[in-house]
Amino acid sequence: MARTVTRTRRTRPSADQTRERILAAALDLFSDRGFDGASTREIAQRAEVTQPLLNYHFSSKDDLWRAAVDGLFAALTRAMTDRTAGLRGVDELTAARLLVREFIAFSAEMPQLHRIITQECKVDGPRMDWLVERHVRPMYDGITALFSALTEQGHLPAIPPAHLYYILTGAAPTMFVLGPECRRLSGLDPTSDEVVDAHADAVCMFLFGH
Amino acid sequence: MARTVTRTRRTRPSADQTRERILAAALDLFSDRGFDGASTREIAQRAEVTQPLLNYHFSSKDDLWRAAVDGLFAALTRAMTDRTAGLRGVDELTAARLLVREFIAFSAEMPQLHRIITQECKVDGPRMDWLVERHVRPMYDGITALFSALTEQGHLPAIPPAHLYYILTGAAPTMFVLGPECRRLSGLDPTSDEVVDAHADAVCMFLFGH
DNA sequence: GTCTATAATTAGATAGAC
DNA sequence: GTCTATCTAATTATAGAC
Repeated sequence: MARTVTRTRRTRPSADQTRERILAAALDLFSDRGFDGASTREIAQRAEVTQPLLNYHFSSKDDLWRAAVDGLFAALTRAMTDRTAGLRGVDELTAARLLVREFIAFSAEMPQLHRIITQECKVDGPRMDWLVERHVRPMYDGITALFSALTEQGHLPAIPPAHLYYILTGAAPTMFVLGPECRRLSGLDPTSDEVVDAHADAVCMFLFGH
Repeated sequence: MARTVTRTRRTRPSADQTRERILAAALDLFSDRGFDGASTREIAQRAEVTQPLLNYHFSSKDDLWRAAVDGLFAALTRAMTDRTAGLRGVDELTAARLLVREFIAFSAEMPQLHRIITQECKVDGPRMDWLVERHVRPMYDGITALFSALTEQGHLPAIPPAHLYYILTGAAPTMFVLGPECRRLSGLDPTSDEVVDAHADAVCMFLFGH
């Protein structure tokens, strides 16, 4: 039997679509302009709704920000676990290389990730607390555990994991985070597949020596 | 004969000091909150003057931003050329290692540099044009020229200069730019000399292999 | 659910006294 | 030079019609 929706839904069908449009617009503008710089009017305009509707679906600008960030990290987690799923039985070094490449591809497609973290680090307020404890720390713990294993196996130089973490999270996304600058300086298009692949090659060469 | 100021000065002595206080406050707040997020009222408050005085010394918020950024890059240029001055006759590899260490030390002391570039990249407007052409391109040209020479000599892996540039400008300052996050995640103090030195060691290890 | 209208706050800039 | 007072515009959030 096909699954039927028996529970009476409390929201109209149009609302889900509207929420998604608002969330997508919010992510773009929060990451481009920061929390304060992004106005709810402009988010509403990009989502093609009126501004008070944001307060209907998300009770405040702050709640909207949190919902948009949750969606961003959900996409990152999905990309990384999808990649990991195909890696049963593969040695840790190969797995690490593929995860680094996946992280770079994600950073190129969604530079919003690094941009929002950078933005909130500067403000260093309650949104930062929430962001670190809810989303960043699990990522940090997983990456440093993998790096420690690789260092023990001699595949990475003996560098404290925290430094390794910030070398990776700096070297991987900066070309895309500073995309407009990169375009002006080098003439390269940091959104093109060739440049993303070349950057993944470069970072792997840098990290693993080949 | 000691140099005497014979030219009649058009400004009162107090004004220079006031301008400097305003510039320092502006740099801090622009880099922490971005151009839009920083209010001239708050800059004035931190500089211990009233808000209309900013419009007296700098004709607009935009001009104040430019003056603050000029000061920041002047400090960077001074740090790097002071370092270079003592390097006559030293081979290019040693010079590059010392310059990388100097850049990391500067990034740790003045994370405002990378923060302001990141902020303006997101907005990608006329301030970005000004910033790239006036300040960033000379830096980029110098660094990529040095890297190309080192790659030809076999001291660096064969990575295109643009990618090397963004690996360096990502790996070097990110730990300090995301300082508040780093503190929470690792317990390290990214402003301490030990951590800055350890990070310079780590980056040089990856870049030069030792 | 989605709208129009608006309240309450805050922003950057200017006028003018001293 | 530096201040107080104020203008105009833009912000987030709320009230209430449909």
